[in-house]
Amino acid sequence: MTMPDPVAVGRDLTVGEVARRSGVAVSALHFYERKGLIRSLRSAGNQRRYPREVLRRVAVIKVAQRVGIPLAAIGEALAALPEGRTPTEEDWRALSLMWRQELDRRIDRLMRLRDQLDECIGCGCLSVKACRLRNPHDVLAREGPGARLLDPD
Amino acid sequence: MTMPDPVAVGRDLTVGEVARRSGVAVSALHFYERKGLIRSLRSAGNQRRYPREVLRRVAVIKVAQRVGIPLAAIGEALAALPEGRTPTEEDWRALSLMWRQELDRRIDRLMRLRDQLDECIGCGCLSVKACRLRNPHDVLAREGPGARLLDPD
DNA sequence: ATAAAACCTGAACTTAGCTTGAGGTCAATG
DNA sequence: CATTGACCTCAAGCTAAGTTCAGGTTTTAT
Repeated sequence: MTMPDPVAVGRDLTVGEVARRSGVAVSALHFYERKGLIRSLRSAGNQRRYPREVLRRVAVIKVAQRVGIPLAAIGEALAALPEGRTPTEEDWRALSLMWRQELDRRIDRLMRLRDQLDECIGCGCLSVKACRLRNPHDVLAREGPGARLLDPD
Repeated sequence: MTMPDPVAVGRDLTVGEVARRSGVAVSALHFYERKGLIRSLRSAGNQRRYPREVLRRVAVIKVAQRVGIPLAAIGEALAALPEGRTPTEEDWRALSLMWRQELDRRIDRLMRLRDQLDECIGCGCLSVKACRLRNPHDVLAREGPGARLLDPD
């Protein structure tokens, strides 16, 4: 009978190991734990021990961060999973679709801004009257009625 | 002979007036001044008095901020103008082109990220091997040679 | 058995871009 | 001429996402 290697198989990870393998600093892992984004078991001597899943969880956190989702929101999304489990493939699909939409919105916003900026570069209108880049509190707002060109975000 | 209305014509503005007309809080104007982005003259009683140009200057600052340029960089760009003058139309063209390029880069980055995310939603690979979203410190980096898929930025 | 490496907690520090508060002065109005 | 409202300075506080430090404990390797 083949015995599984007792050392290499499914051993829990120390915080240093998770740091090395995830590319996240130990201090950041502590921080995530304080914020409730990850959890750890403790060894007899009170050191953190992580099940391997934590790597997946941290990977999800990092992706969401790259998309620009604040940690607090990531935490909420993860906490909303049944029993706070680490995302399954199904969960991941839902989360990433949600974050993808957020990404779309951000791209959209920047592209609209770019268009406005282009108008403005062409016309030099920053100095003049009806610049869509200038905000509603400006001259326009006090110079009588007419189109306001409000552009909330 | 028509005399210009002595009140309404070219009077300098108080900080409150600038705040109302620019949509920027008084405290923020103070802050910009400390950071060297705007300057003020002082009244006999040590209150700030702004030439009207300041509105243009603040408008430029706000646009740059919307593009995502850090205040410090905005300050440098403004300071680089001859004698720290308020941007002329020519200056504005140069500045806005510069910032437009930065905007392009940011949009580009986000779109590449979106593509990667799309791949990853499709394949669910976050959990598996060769996900372009996962960083180089991860599993891949330690599991032998082969494509590294490094993706700096 | 001991030394080095890794780990623990809690508190303070960091950057950006402001806001808020305290304590006091200036300016416009009735 | 007295009362507001606007203004002044300086210091401290805020949020996000961590990092750094001090002082002490645990694990691992020799």
